[in-house]
Amino acid sequence: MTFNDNVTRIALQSLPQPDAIVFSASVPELPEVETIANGLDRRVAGDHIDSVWLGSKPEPLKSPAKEIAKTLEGTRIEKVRRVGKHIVFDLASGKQPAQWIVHLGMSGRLLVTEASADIAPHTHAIVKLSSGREVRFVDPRRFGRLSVTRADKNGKPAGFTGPGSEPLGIDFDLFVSLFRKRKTPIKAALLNQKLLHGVGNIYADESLYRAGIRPRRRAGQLTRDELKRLHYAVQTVLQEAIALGGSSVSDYVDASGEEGFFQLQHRVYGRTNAYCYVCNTPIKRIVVAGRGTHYCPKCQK
DNA sequence: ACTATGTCCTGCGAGC
DNA sequence: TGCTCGCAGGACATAG
Repeated sequence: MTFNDNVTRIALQSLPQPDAIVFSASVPELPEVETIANGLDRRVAGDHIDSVWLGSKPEPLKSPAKEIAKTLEGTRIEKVRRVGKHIVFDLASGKQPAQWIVHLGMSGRLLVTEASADIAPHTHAIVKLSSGREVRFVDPRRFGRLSVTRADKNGKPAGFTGPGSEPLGIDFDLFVSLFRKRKTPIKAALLNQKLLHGVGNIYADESLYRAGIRPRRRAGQLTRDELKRLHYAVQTVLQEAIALGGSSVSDYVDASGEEGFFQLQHRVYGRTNAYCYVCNTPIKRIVVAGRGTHYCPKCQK
């Protein structure tokens, strides 16, 4: 069993401590971040931020520590939502509206805990709430990033919109234009957050499988019919995953303490040498854009 | 302007 | 059993 095959299993592990709810996913992509953001919104929207502690490790901080603390402290959390793979906390205060932006990277977790709960290793930020609870950011691998947005010089609120287009709801003409004339493999284009944001390695592979397109095909060479299938596949695969609460590998828990079960629906990702559900051909694993890439050599052209 | 590749970082599993 | 080593990933930097 390779590392990747882990995603085909449901990991049975202990539920979170009663005084802490953990919001995390291994390799969080759009559906996982959506589920996590919704869960956070249900638990902390309306609460106020009293103070912020930031750790000494600089990597997770995209904005200066002072600016993050200053921006968050004294605000009310209006809404927690997803933009691309980012979790956005919309903040209101007497002054300008602001936002706290969290990217979970590979191993980032957000915890909502009682203040008395033990502090986990690799805790990089603690946000103290008026309710007495805390939102904690924990990230062993430190690929996650924290930043803030504030009003610009002209007083216009800086609204975080993400690096690219939202895959859910993008119309077909815009979808087509993203890939026009691109020589890069379609898999690499799907991973490029400046084009579509939110699609990562798992859902890129699953989308291409459903669309019947090989991952190394040049993006700009795809026919209109193939792009039509891909457009449909990307949206349905993401929507199905959201409906199931995302893909869980180890300790992904949503607001109600339930795990995501989309990993049971993976048809190619992590199924190297396993048989294609449609044609029984062994699933191949190659490397595209430096990422493990899984496809069916018979179903995908 | 676009594309390809290397880097970061830790935990896990394979293999000796 | 216990160790070392290689690999997994998203975003960004850098080079071509």
